[in-house]
Amino acid sequence: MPEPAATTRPLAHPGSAEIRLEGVLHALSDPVRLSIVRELAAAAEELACSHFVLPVTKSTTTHHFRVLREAGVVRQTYRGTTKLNDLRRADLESLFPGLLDTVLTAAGAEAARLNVPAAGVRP
Amino acid sequence: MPEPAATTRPLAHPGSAEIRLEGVLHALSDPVRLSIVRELAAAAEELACSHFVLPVTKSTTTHHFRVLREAGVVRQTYRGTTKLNDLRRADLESLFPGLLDTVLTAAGAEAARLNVPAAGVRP
DNA sequence: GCCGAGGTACGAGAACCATCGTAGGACACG
DNA sequence: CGTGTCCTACGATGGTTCTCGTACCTCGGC
Repeated sequence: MPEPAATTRPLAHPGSAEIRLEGVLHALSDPVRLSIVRELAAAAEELACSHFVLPVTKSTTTHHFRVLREAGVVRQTYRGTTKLNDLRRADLESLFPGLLDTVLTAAGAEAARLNVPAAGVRP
Repeated sequence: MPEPAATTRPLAHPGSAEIRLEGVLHALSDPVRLSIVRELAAAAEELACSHFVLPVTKSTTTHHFRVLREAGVVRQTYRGTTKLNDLRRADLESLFPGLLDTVLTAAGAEAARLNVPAAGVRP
């Protein structure tokens, strides 16, 4: 085998053809997972699981990352003991053009709407 | 009260400010509900619940329409005994620009991909 | 070879959800 | 007023999901 490459342990990912729209929408409909995806989209590079500060335990974090991976939203690769996460932008874009960007924009708009009502409406 | 208008019984809808992205995505992540929304989008006018042919019983149909209504995706109004359904396009568009159209396009693409593999790949 | 840090597997429990059947309310039409 | 159609309410049930704690594994470095 001439290809140990960067990965050490195997991680099952769905192929592009296996990705289902309902699965993607469901994966994105959880607040924790949506925040993960938003942070991944904002970062220019892959992020380790340990980088994220989430309001759940480590076990639950693993669970959410698996849901995202099995839905085809993120790709995960081992790098030593740490696991790197990356959005599958190209796959999602070719399957559902514009979907990811639109959802990310919507999530940003909602975050701004909920967290920063700011001035002019109520004291 | 000078406004009996077209509605007879009251139906609770979330205001625009109450609509949450996660709720919308969750509402759209069910195949039955997604097919409802697709049909509503294709039709140029409001459709009665009884118009839809779904693989579930009437009770379950009621449930799905309620989920869509409470998520802010559809607006329902009574017209005699029948209930008319309409997409809340304007509200969704102003909250999450492009989201509905993108999801509908993606749903159409996926339907074409899954139902019509057609020629060239496998007999 | 051993330890620590990052992650996982395995239960396990609570909550939620989709589904159904049956009973019942609201309206139109006679 | 009675009857039928459309839809709803109310359980009830089985499945999925979110959450956790604990024990375990894998890798890198000492």
